[in-house]
Amino acid sequence: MSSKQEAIAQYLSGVTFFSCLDDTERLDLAATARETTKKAGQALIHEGEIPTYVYVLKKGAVVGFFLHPGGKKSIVLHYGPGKPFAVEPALMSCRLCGTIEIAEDAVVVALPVEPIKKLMESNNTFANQIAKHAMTSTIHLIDLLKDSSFAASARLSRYLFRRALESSKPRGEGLCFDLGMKKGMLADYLGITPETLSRSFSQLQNGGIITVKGSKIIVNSARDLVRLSEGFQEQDSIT
Amino acid sequence: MSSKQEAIAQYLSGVTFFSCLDDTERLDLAATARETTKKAGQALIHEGEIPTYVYVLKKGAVVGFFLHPGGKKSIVLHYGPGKPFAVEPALMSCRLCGTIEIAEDAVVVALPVEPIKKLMESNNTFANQIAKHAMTSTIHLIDLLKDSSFAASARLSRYLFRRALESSKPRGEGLCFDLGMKKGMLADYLGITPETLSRSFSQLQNGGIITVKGSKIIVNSARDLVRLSEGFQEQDSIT
DNA sequence: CGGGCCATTGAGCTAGCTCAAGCCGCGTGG
DNA sequence: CCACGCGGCTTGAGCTAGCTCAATGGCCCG
Repeated sequence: MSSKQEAIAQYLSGVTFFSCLDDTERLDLAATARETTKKAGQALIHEGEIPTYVYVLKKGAVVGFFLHPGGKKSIVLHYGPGKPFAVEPALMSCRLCGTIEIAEDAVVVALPVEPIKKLMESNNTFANQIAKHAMTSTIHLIDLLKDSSFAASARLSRYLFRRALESSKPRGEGLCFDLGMKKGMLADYLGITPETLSRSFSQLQNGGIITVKGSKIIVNSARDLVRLSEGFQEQDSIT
Repeated sequence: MSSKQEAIAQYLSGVTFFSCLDDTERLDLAATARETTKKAGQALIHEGEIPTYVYVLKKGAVVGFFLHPGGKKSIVLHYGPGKPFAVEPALMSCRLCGTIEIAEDAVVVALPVEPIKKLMESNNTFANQIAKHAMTSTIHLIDLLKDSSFAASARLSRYLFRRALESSKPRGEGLCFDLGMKKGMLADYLGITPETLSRSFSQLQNGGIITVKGSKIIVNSARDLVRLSEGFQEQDSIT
């Protein structure tokens, strides 16, 4: 039994997805796993491939995107460490309809499909875990679909509101938090261009709803932010 | 034991989702079920509610949509008979982020969540079935997300191409099939306006790629249809 | 002090939306 | 048999959000 195998098993025990396996199952699974390091920009799975592994990151980040003719990417999925990905297409033997690429230098653990399928059949708790994972993805995707049906400024408002809820500190009258990424990144994440993002920010700031200082955001009126994030226009202050 | 209960159990046995239950389990589940008829236009679950039932249609159709201020609906999901819906939010006790509404007069079977959760824990095959269902939804949603990132005419081409593959008959040089719905419906389904749909049809017809005769479509050049459905513009015949 | 890298700002352009007419086919009543 | 009306498609004419392209303005770091 290699120490590498044990290290992987050890890591897997900390990942919710695999937490319900017992030690033996986890060690067996780890024995079939492969750990690799990948550089940012490398493609992990190409469009149209059927993934033969389920992946988890130990470190780094990956994105899933669709490539349009002309080279434009629309990024739809972001995964950080501890979040398994490619689960559904791998288990369902289904072609990937986009590409998965390393976004930041990453340590990738690849787990072959077959042992996982067997575990699903033999371990009911694990099967339930997988079901839960897939259902969470579904809900997340519907959210995403909803988000993308909103206008750019509403999408930004939604994002800011969520962030304000989860990670802000009171600051004077308002709530203050740090974007934690470059605005260009955020634009990507929201699926809009940096220019549009910048304009949306100015709009919110001119309306007095937020104050932008570099990457620090102060939310002055969470109330208005919610209104906007529901897709109402600012001047809809009638009734 | 009522005959109604047996009728529902009988029906459920024909639904893939429940096919792996044994007769006793199915009867028990049917005992808790409620069958109702609903008129088109009625809302079944409102935005923000946590569904307490998993639903299957015996008849009719439902749609899931997001409501935007101004009353515009964007329809994202369509379910016909035999397809369970509201599964994920119900089992995960999660607020619905859109509204589910009856699209055509329907007979709805509602199954309370608790017994289903219990079955997932006691019946491993069923747990796997749920996982499979959820993973299929995930894959479907990603497809949808991809579709919606394409331009209107590409989206139409994708749709026509799929339909041509699955339900067409050779006809002269090309493949012929019937839309099977009004063009207004199709526009809704594709998430575009009837006007844009009409213009896209004319475009394809002028390009000689398809011939439209009422609701009959003849695909003259499947090759070009694929090219377009990948998002390439027609005049991209350079290279 | 100069050189990058973001971010912002301005100026077009385009796809798809809305609004408003026409048009076609079909059922209904005279 | 024809006139009428109605629903659904098509067509035309603007309008708008968000894109691209290009120029400018900080800001940080050597």
